[in-house]
Amino acid sequence: MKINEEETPKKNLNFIEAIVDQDVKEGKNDGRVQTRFPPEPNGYLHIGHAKAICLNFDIAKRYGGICNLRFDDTNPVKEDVEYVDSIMEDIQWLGYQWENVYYASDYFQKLWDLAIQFIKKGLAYVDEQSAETIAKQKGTPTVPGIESPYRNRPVEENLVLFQKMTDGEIPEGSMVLRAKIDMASPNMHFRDPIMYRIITSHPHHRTGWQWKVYPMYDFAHGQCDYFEGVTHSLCTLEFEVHRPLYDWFIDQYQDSDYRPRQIEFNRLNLTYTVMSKRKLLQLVQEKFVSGWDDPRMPTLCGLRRRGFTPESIHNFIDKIGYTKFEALNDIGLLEHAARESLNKTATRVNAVLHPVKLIVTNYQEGKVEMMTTQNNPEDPEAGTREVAFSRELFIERDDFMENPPKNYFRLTPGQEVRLKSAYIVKCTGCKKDDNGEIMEVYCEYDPLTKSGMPESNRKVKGTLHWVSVAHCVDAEVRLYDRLFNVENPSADERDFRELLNPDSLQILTGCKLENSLKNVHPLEHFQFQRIGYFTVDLDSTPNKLIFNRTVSLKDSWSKELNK
RNA sequence: UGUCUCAUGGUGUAAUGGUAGCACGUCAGAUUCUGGAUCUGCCUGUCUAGGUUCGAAUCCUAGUGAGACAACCA
Repeated sequence: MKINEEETPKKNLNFIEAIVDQDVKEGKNDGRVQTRFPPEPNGYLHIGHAKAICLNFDIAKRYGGICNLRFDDTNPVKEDVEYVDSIMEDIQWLGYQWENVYYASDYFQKLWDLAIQFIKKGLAYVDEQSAETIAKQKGTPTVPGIESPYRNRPVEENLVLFQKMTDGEIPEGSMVLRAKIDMASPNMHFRDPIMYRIITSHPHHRTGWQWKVYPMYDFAHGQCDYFEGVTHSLCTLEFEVHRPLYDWFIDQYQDSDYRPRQIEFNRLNLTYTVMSKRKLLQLVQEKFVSGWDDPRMPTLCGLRRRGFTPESIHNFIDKIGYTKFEALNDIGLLEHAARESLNKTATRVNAVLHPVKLIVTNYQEGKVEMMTTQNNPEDPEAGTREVAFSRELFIERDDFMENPPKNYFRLTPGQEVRLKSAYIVKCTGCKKDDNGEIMEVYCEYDPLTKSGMPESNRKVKGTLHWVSVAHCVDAEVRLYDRLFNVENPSADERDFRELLNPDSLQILTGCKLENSLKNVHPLEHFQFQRIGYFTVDLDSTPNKLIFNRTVSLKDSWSKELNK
């Protein structure tokens, strides 16, 4: 077995990698490493799933093993092909390719045969009590359960009844197959867990109406791992209590030493958002967001539409790590990872979100100069482009103040600023309407200070972005903020819908963008200079440009203002 | 009055009995044709009490606190 160490030469192993490392060194499973990502196709993948995806695929890669995709599709009531497709798309977007696609439904016959074997061995019985009765008899974590009156039914009778369940002769909900283990077990999962239930009302997205009985997750999941030869079964902390049950099921019939080794790690929690599929579904269904891919959602399709790169997701997940401590991760770290990724790659462009006219009064009317500007100062290879400069420009409204606070480096009467890639200008005044609203700002340029000329090295404190009135294009810009107002919505007693941030989406129209942005494609990334990182929305067209703010640039001026 | 798991700066995570480190964040400074980026420096931590040991974040015991488990969900 060759260990692929090149990528992470000195990195400390996380506790899971350390276990796998040890197993490989000891020659367990002949040094073979096989993992899997096992989603249920009942919702869209979110950033928490990405954490599991990266772990499973990266570990397989590191040890020259394989990682499969397996859909745990044992509940036809909730599942749909729509989700199968989106799950595959999102995994590939992250840059991973599975070795095989499997479905728990591939094993329905095998699992059913096993169930028969369990019945014959006296390890399973058909219970015909109601769900409520069964739940009551379970007891509580501190009070032992009581046994079902059907628990000691003869094997023959169980066989006949289970066959009838299978043949669709028994109404949904009226009988289940239960494992006969221990109603007094301190582990609730051992109190005669249900192995099979009847579902006749819904077709399965793959097997149609073929099956009338479906295995429960606990009976299916661990054994699917076992059937497939999974060596390391990585899952989140809440399945810790299930592990002994998975082992018990396999113990009842296995004859080799091989057993998937389950290792649990902490799930990903993010501040100011929710991660539960149920709540995310509610946000979509109740129209609090525009859909699963709303840029405010922590779903992978939402993050993608917001403008996060796969690299930013990987960087973030590397930073948070894998432990057994249930942590709450600062969403600021995800934003940092996005800036880190986009800073290296995003083309710098000029976009004025809240425009106000700036007239260069001593600049010749009708004259147009093409100014050369860098596409990305972080990446010389990105080259340069030309932007048009003229007498009438748009600048940001808050880049001019008549009576500025201390340390204001922008336009104010008498003060000089640099217009990025163009001239140094001196503010001479402004025109206001009857309400005192600024209509136009005036300045004079110094012809000797054009970018690249010797005089241009003169020190001025502020540099402003701008677009030429005659050479710009209108766009809609959507500014996104955190979805929730409280740091940890899941820990709040109030209904999570009351905690939503009403200002999580702000739509700006009439924004002025430099002409080079006329022909952009959805999901292209840009940095609007001095503002933030933006991506072209999926609904953007050449006739109606729409940009989404991924994340703002760090802003030390707003900090200064808050002092 | 159960079983299982966890506890290191504000947050997340390393240190595998031998100098408590890293990242984010904060604050300060340098630099800058983005108040961005970059660079430098500062800040803040081993839950408590015993024990083992030359030496404990690490091992043991007991507390304290937190989480998971009682769906015909996964």
